[in-house]
Order: sequence, then C-alpha cells, then structure tokens
Amino acid sequence: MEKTLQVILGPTGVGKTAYALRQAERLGCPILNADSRQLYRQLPIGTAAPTAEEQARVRHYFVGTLDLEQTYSAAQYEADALALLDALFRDHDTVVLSGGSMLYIDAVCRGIDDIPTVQPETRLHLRQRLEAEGLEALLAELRLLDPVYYAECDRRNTQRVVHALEICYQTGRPFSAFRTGQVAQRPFRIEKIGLWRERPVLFDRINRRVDAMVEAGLIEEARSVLPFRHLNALNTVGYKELFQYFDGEWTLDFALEKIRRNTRVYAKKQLTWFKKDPDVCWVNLDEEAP
RNA sequence: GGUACCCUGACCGAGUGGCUAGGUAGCGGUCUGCAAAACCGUGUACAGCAGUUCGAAUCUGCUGGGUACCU
Repeated sequence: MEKTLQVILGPTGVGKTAYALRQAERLGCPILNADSRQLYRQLPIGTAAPTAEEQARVRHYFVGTLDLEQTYSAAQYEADALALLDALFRDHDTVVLSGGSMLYIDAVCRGIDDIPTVQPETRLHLRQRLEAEGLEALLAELRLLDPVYYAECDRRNTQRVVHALEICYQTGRPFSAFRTGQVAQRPFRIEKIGLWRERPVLFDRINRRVDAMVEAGLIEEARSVLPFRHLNALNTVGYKELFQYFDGEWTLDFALEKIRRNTRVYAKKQLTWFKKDPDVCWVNLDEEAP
C-alpha cells in the first residue's frame, strides 16, 4: 500500500499543534515536527513546542532534540526526516508532519540541491572579509567566480551573496553549478493541509499567546539562554526582543509589544510563502466547531 | 495671569523659504542551505485659520493643544 505523509502547515498561532494531535490520534500515527526552532531543547515556551502532556498522547519526533550550540539547516533536516520516515513507514501507512518552517517543509517535500555544508572556517573568513572590504568588493569577486549566479541573484541580500562565495571558495566550483532546481521524487504520497484563519482572528490569537507564554515563564527561559544570544538559534522572535530588555535598552512592555508585532510579521511571511503552493488544501479553522 | 519652548503621516523622527529625509508598523512580494533568517516594493504628512512671498512644514499674527519656569 502507498504510504502517505500528511503535512500540516500554516502560520504561527493558527493551531497546528492541536490539529496535528487530533489527526495523529485518529490515524494512530506519530508526529514529525517541522518547526526549525522547536528542535532546540532549551526553547519550549517561546516556540510553543508541544508540551509533555501532548507528547505523552502522541509520539513526537524532532522536538527538543538539538542543543542550542548545534548548527543545523534545512538540508540536514531533510536528510534526518527522510531517514526517519523510511523507518516509520514500516509500521505506519500515514505519518503526520506538522510545523511552520517553510523551507524545512519544502526540503522534505521537494528536496534541496546537494550543496556542501559550509565549514566554520570558510564562514568566518568571509564574514571577516565582508566587514573589512564591504559588500561591493565581494560582489565584484562573485562576478568573476560565478557570473551566472551574479546575474540572477539579489545583490543587496548580503546573506545570499556571502553564501554563494562561501561555496565557490570551498569547492572551487561556481555556486550556480550546484543549483539544479530539480524537484525530488519521494517514495510516498504527500498531502498538504493548510490551516487558515481570518487575519484579525489569527492576530488576536498571537497576541494572547504571547501573554500566555509570559505566564508560563518565557522571561525566565529567555534569561537562561542569554549567554548563547549570539547563536543563530536565538535570532528568534520572543528571545531577541527580551535580550534588549535585559540589556536595559527596552522596557518589558515595549519588548513584549515587539514580540507581538514580530510574530505577526512572521505569520504574514509564512502566509505569503504557503499561499503560492498549489498543492495545499486549505482548511478554515474559524468555521470549524470549537 | 506672565514668560519661554513645542505641535511633522498609524508610531518614532530629520528637515529654518523652492530640491517629495529616514526608520518601524500596515499592505504586497522574493527566497533550494544560518529560513522565527535575509532581502525587495508601496505612503507627497507637516495642529487650525489668516497673512507675507512668484513660492511656506520652514517667516508673521491670531486660535487651539502640550511642556517648563515665574507670579
């Protein structure tokens, strides 16, 4: 029988966790988390990760499995998720994948090109050159090393320009040579369910969830990871704002308001991404019985 | 009651006579490697009224609102 991966996606705060639990219990299957920040074990409150009770109801994977200091990427997630799915499909016909990290979901569903992982030394080297010489100098170099990518890339997006150069340097080949744009075939069926709510309803849920997080101990959680603030895992809504509060730059009220706003901005970006995926079957949760 | 200063778009904020600051939010979008990231597009606002001037957010007067100090 053909196996099915049921992907539950949608903007932050829409209700993916609860919906995924219901689906998994109905189907008698486990849940794979597809949220890039819930992977970190030190961030359960601020990322609204499934609670211990919820995890007792349904077996979850990829929740709290990483340490903040571990670097991770969509490509690694793709490999880990595919390996796990291969094992899980031996015992289950359907598996639920639930989360809001757009690139992570695409990595599992459509695949990511095989590009080498950038070595820390390469990354550091280019970061230093960026600071010393500026973006213009790096762009001039990219133009020589990879004219194809230079022609098509967003030259104002420093992150992308630097990454292309990292690959050029590390492999001795142009970055564009690794970009095939090919969509991978998977040995299972993919069913995407997009959870949707009217924007005012969604934004209201987000605002109230921030208050709930604070009550649950968000501030203490953020303080406990303060020493790791420079890590990418903490370039995350809910933490970066509280760091400003700890620094004395912002009042607590202002930081919390920023968290609400930035969460809404994130939800909008997710919607922009998910909306263009024609494979998504949308479910309006506003119209469902409570 | 008097004196001084202030009033810029949803918010913050620069601008002292002609050259639509900028930022944040909002709205729209890009994105196959740090993705809760990064980046792009989109707003002719200057408290009100009258006046000076070819031309006023910028100068003058009055009105309204605010702040500080004095009595």
